[in-house]
Amino acid sequence: MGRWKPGARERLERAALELFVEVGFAETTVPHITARAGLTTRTFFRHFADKREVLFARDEEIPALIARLMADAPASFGPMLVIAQGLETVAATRFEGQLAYLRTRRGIIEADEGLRERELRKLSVLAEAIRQGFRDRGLDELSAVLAAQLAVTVFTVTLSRWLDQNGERPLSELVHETLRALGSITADPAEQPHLA
Amino acid sequence: MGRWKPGARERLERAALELFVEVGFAETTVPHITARAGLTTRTFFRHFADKREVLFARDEEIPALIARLMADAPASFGPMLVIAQGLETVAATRFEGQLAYLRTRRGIIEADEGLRERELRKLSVLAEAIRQGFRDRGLDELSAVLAAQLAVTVFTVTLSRWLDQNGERPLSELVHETLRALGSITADPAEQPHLA
DNA sequence: CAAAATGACGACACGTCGTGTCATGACATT
DNA sequence: AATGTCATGACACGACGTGTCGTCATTTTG
Repeated sequence: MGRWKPGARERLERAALELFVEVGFAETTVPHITARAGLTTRTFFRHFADKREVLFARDEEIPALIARLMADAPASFGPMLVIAQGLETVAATRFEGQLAYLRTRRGIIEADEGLRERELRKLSVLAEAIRQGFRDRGLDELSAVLAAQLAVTVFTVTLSRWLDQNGERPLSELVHETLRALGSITADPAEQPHLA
Repeated sequence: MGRWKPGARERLERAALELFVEVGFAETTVPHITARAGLTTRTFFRHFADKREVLFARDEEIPALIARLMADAPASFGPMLVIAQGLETVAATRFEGQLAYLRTRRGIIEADEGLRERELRKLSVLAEAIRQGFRDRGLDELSAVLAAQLAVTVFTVTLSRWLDQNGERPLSELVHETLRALGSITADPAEQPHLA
């Protein structure tokens, strides 16, 4: 056999997640993780840029997936339809069946300021990918930025509600519920009321 | 006079901003900042939770300001109108006249991953305050979350465009431009097209 | 007026984070 | 068999952020 046991990265991720649940994220040190995984501290940082990244490494390829999805959507689809359809596809392929993991992960992230920051940064990267997707679909810059932010908002709100309800209601139903509520809000005129 | 020169916090902030511009955020160390301010490292962390916080301390009271603004808005105003009016007020009182500072600050933040993360976290806190404001105005939870995210999106997009154009166009004009674009996007139906 | 409480800061120690650098040994290539 | 590549170990190090205690001026209190 080799000099080292294989699957170093996987062992690191598993050890880290276990410790985050057992003793909390902040209380878990990198040496603690690597000790459990049978590796050294230096090796940890070769696989993950920092301690937080363990919880986000899995989502690395999502922006690329989104880009493909948006490029494949019919050219006749407007922004909201692209969002609705794209979100349902992502939900079906990446969330369904991951309920337990996603709830555990959310619990860890919500309990730590630094993790919340990193999560928001990842969503920002996602938004940038979506923005570029809309640009490629011909939208002007302002509309593309807004549509991308809308997409991320619908995404996070819907996912959050799905987890809240323990996955009891189907994701597609929640997506449309969110989109309907969004429509109601923006249907409200932003100009001064004439009766004022 | 006292044992120490007054205005320790102000001196720290000024020294930090100067150094961020001169040598970059990551390259600036806290001892470097405190040396220029004539203080010790420990004192820095008594005034700012961490190095990044220097760039965000000024915005500390914005969520409270927003809460007041939303409570004072006429009950007849719908969400979009509250957003439009509130954003114009905040813009007029906190951004006008700060163009140079805000552009410098943006440059520093955009150049550093960690600062981007912190900025997003601050916007998240802002969104939470706005969400609560909408709840207090009687909106249901889903609508309040969505409206709050919309408000933050309109806020950041508009401010970004204002800075891009060096403040040449009035903020109120840009606010309405953003809101019009948002309306165009959401007017697009999210349901399957009937002709499909 | 004197004594005690308060509050800002200095000084010091410490653990963790994250990186740079070099050595090592397994595997693949030729 | 020689060589290159790559993952890891081993070690050092600067920076970050915190705990703790002492100091001294200001404020409060009796």
